[in-house]
Amino acid sequence: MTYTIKEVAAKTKLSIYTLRFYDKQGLLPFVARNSSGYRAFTDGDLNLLHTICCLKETGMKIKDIRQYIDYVMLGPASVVQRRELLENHRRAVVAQQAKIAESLAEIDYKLNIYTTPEAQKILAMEQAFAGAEKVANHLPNPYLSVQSGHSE
Amino acid sequence: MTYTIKEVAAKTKLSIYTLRFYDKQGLLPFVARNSSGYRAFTDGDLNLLHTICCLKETGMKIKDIRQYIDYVMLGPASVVQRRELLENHRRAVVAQQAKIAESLAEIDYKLNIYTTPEAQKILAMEQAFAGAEKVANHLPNPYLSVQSGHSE
DNA sequence: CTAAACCCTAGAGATAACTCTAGGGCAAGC
DNA sequence: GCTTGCCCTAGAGTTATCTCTAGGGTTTAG
Repeated sequence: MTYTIKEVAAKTKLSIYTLRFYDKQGLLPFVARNSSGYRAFTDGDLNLLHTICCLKETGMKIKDIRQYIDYVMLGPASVVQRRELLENHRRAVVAQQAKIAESLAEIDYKLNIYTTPEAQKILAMEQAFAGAEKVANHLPNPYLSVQSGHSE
Repeated sequence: MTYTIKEVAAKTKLSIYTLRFYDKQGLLPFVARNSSGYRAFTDGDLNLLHTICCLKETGMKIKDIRQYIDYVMLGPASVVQRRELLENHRRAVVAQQAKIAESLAEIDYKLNIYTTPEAQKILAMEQAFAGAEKVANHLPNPYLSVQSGHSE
């Protein structure tokens, strides 16, 4: 049993265009062609494609994914290189996760202010402060400093 | 006290080019100019720039960051819109974190195989299986199926 | 045997986010 | 007052990753 490019697109949620693009970039050297020149994906191909998606999902560049696939095509002998490549990538991903978590904590801090009942008051104070800093440095104040109009 | 673009670049690890690009994209409407037309960053500006970096770090598009900054420039009245924007973004980031964690788990699974003493044997079996699948479907076998040469 | 729905390639176009160049003004030290 | 090292803008160029178009072959159902 093999799959057409359309079926693979449906399974992977990559577009047909993207699959062909990946092939052009050398990411799919393992996908064979049938007698009409059509790509015929096997289940084993889908496994490897899934790995490619995991690498892409975690931010690996196509050039580096190609390097990994090249190692795979070299067979079991390349296990050391594959391992080194994935370990390096793993470190990068973990570092990236940490940075994202840090930034998310700051976003949550902002959200916390926005969610508080005194949000308007706090923001007004911050804006007044930022504006005063501009004036103290002989700079135009870019904030409109609209006072909170009361109802209507 | 204000900072030149060079000093800000050093502090934020954004390049001078990127800072000017962000300004061109409307991300820095709050940065004032001195009498010579030079950008003069205040500490308050650095705070906002830091928020911009958090949003970028978590994958927000420049267009959406501009929307957020536009809300900030509108003053305290825009608290509801800011909150909604950040909450939407928060959800996207958390979802993205989950996907990355999932992909990383799969990479770790691969790494685990590569690290085991029987790695070569396992990979050889996988490759033989994938090759057999090709042959069973009347397709050329793209794997070199080089046997593990023994030492030297 | 033909129309519809696939498949293919080559290559142009799109999008996002920078990155750099050209040409020119300002500021501080010798 | 002139060189050096900043600063500015406008706009061209780059990189990465798709996304689509044109032109053409294949397969299948009526």
